[in-house]
Amino acid sequence: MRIATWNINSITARLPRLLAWLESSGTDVLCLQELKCAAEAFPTEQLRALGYEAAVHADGRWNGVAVVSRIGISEPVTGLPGGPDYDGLNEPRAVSATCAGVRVWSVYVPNGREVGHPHYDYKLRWLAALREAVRADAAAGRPFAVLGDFNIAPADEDVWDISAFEGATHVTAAEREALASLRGTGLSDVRPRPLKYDHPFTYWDYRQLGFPKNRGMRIDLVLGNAAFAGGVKDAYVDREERKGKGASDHAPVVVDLEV
DNA sequence: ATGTCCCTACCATAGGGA
Repeated sequence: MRIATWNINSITARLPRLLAWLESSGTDVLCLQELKCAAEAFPTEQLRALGYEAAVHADGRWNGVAVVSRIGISEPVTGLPGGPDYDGLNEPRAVSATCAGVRVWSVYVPNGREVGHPHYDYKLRWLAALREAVRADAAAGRPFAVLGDFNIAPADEDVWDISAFEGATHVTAAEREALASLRGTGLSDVRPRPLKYDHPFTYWDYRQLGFPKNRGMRIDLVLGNAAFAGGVKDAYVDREERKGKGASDHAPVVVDLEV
């Protein structure tokens, strides 16, 4: 079974690439983030034509997540149970489903913007709610993983130059502790291999030639419980998908699972 | 070059977010 996660940065702008990539990569289950579309604008028919169905949580201009599967979708849960609001809104940042016996959450963790910004506090509270929401599934015997854009680099080597992140979000102790606390429910970081260079970065800023200079970050993660992690045969970042015109600023992380 | 791209508001460009 091939499972992947990809922050697609607008499913509308990326649709031709998405459909081509699903076919070329042979992905069975894809967790998507940053759909940036209304629920009714989700390309259900185009995906169905390729044999995929989807659990979608989207409400317009920002955020939006989905689980897309060609091996079945059951037990969908829309939204993060107990998740905090921001500016009075409960944003579409989490959706889960069970696909052929494997349970997955697709998550888009709040960015945080700046340390001390209300969005940063929101990010930490959102992660605490995620930890509680996954606790039972993480401890269970069936394969389970949380996949998505965590907007946190787990370690200093997960950014291109830690000195460039002085005082910035994504690398603070509090964010990393929130991530460690989430792993503490029984999840381990399935580290993908890079297809080029030394670090499995998953995101490169569009600005200032980030991708050509390999100024990347590993912020898209796969956290699996023992049954999931024990079945991983391979994992890699498909940096080819970050190339060329019309690419997302994130590359897919692909996991091959034997269950 | 503040070396980009996406969305929306509104119909050409500005603003917000990442």
